[in-house]
Amino acid sequence: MSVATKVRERGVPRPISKQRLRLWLRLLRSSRAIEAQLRERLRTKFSITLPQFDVMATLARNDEGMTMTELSRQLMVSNGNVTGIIDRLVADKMVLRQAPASDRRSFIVRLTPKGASQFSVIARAHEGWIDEMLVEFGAAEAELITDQLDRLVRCVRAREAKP
Amino acid sequence: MSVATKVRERGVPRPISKQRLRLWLRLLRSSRAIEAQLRERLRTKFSITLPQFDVMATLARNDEGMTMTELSRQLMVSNGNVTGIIDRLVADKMVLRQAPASDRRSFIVRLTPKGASQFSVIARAHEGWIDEMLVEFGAAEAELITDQLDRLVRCVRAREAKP
DNA sequence: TCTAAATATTTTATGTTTGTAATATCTTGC
DNA sequence: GCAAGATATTACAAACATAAAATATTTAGA
Repeated sequence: MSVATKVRERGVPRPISKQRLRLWLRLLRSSRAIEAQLRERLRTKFSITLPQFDVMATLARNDEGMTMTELSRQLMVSNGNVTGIIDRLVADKMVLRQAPASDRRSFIVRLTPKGASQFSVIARAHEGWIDEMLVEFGAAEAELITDQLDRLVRCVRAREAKP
Repeated sequence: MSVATKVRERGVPRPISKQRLRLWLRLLRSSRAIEAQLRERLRTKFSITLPQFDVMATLARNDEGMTMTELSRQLMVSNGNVTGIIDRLVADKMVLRQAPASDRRSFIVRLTPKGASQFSVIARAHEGWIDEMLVEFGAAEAELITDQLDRLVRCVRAREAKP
């Protein structure tokens, strides 16, 4: 199914799998480098954690609110997990839980006005930090890499849960 | 300091920072997609966590062992954290702690023979999984992206802890 | 030299996030 | 009404970050 094993002469370990491994390690290192800085700045400047910011960003894109399950799916995070993050955001009065009349099993979670205005401030700062961190990358180049990573995600997802 | 704000006519929000933001979000999504699969497979096939595998990989590259501080620096993980991971690996008899005669403050951590042989098995499977996940990417393309990410990491690191 | 301060290494403590599994509650199909 | 499925929470273990504490080493100064 794969044309991968082509260069393979005289006992040389095939370089393609090593090259792909290097790509993965670099991918990991890149996202960790950025993540570490974001985490640090969110903590010191806004006293918020990265997952809490992720939740607020997702809720900001869904103005009418979402259920916990929708939230956990969009965040790619287990449902049993979102509960705790929401708990803390509720304690901080950034989000609120609403019980919909239709389905009493679920909750609708949404940003409070305070949460929405706070988020827009943080989001602006966040965009600025990224802009600064990636300042060497122009629009065309950033778009090129974005497209390659898009393809990578599709390639990986297509092979998940298969075997 | 930045040439970033160039396209900026008629109140249009500048697209470059948005494009960089997209790049970052895609980077995050890519690494999480791969990470989730690795985590799942390591757990089901080898009953080991991803951080434990990371530690073993680092120790395998340093055959004579390392101190906890060296380990936490190479892993980009806080030192107070490595303790717990090592504790579990020691309990599983995969690594051992040695007290060096030279510096009685520190410990040398290294793989046991069992740990080393177990790691080589897992590492082979790991490389195979990555090879399969990234099968659409050829050597030249993988190398290109690797180089771009290398540059990205350097760009990000150069701006850390500065302001 | 000898004591005290500064430094280095690691662990412990606390809080947050994460995943999996088990549980409680509610809805829906029959 | 009851079984099957959906939804959210709770429980537990691992990982992670930060801060503080414990221990060992080095250095400065009298």
